Amino acid sequence: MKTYFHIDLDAFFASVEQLDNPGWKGKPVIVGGLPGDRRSVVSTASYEARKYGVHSAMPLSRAVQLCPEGIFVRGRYRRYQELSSQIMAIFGNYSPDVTQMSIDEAFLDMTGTERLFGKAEDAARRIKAEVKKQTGLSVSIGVAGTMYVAKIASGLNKPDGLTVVNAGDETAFMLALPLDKLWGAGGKTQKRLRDSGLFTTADIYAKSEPLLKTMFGDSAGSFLYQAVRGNPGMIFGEEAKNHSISSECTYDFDLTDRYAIDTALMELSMNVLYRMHKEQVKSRTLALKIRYEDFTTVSVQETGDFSISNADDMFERCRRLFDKKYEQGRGIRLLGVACEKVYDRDIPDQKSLFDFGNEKKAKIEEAIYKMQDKHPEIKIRKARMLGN
DNA sequence: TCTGGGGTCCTAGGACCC
DNA sequence: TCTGGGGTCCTAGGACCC
Repeated sequence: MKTYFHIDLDAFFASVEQLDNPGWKGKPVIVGGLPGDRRSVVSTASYEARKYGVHSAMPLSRAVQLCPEGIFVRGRYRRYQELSSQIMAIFGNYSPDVTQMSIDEAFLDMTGTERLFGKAEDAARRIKAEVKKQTGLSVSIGVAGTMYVAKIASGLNKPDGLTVVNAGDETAFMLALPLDKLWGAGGKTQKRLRDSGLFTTADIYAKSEPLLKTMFGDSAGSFLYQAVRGNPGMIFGEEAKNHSISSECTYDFDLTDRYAIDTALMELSMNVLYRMHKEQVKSRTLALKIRYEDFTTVSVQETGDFSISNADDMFERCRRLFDKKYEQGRGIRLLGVACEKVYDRDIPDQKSLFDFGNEKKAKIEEAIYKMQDKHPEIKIRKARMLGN
């Protein structure tokens, strides 16, 4: 039997602000934006702010209404990252197998650490005390024989919580759990479950897997079947095979002007390209997202024969996708650019392996791209024409 | 009240190939 | 003339998570 800890930092961003601004302790702190910021949402609310009904993802304007005396801040992500790294390092002292899930949570495989740290509950208390001592922050820990149950358990007694589910009790734990705490079933699925007459985890437990698959599809059906049993097979933190890199921006005021749109596309392209460069990856698939003023969202993507090679190339592809999808005259509240399925920069483009004509063309373009770095006045268009 | 930004995974349909 | 079945890749949209 395995032992997993899931550790969650309590109201992380807001807690860091209270830590660095001692006068804010015990007060409602809301991270996400300043009152008056347009189109912002709450990133994290301190527990004091939550008493007013403020919560993550809520429009900031709503939060201001609910909690006018709240302390509003935009957020200092470098500082949060710094503390996060410090805390993850502490976790590393307790387990050789730490899987960080996000900036504020991680799984620890604690199997076989009893001789070093005593029973799970004692080890959990030690970790909590050490994080508190070293950083002044509190964490909540869930202990269970599966990652899935540990994850849910850590959320039950926040903040500063410790919830232990003993080996063998996973299914009983799940059957006692309110349905809305079922991780992985969000708002839409919750409604579908209710509409199907399933109101508790026990209701789901009573259905066969084939029936659940028929009702909710193969994947969701199988997930629900496993989840209410404590989901022993579920694995978190596996190496993702289809990595993507994206940048998007919601604009304070809707864009309609073509020059402003082009500038925005260029800026997003540069962000993505820079991060691809840092990760030493490339991509053949470019995706564009447009959110109109009425919040309807559309997307287009295109996979080319060659990977995206430079900023101008990327910008050209962006513009082409934009022209293909944009409905003239509609205001744009958000634009997003993404490179999907990125792969290692050193892997040669597949097509060029089989098509020497293309390989040659790619080399010519590559040379021109290099030249262009030195002489920005040479346009990419010319590279295209050369290839033909 | 009016809805962020960064991701992952799933589905369904179409194209194309054997 | 009518037509199977499987596999892979691609696209658009949607659900979900932190």
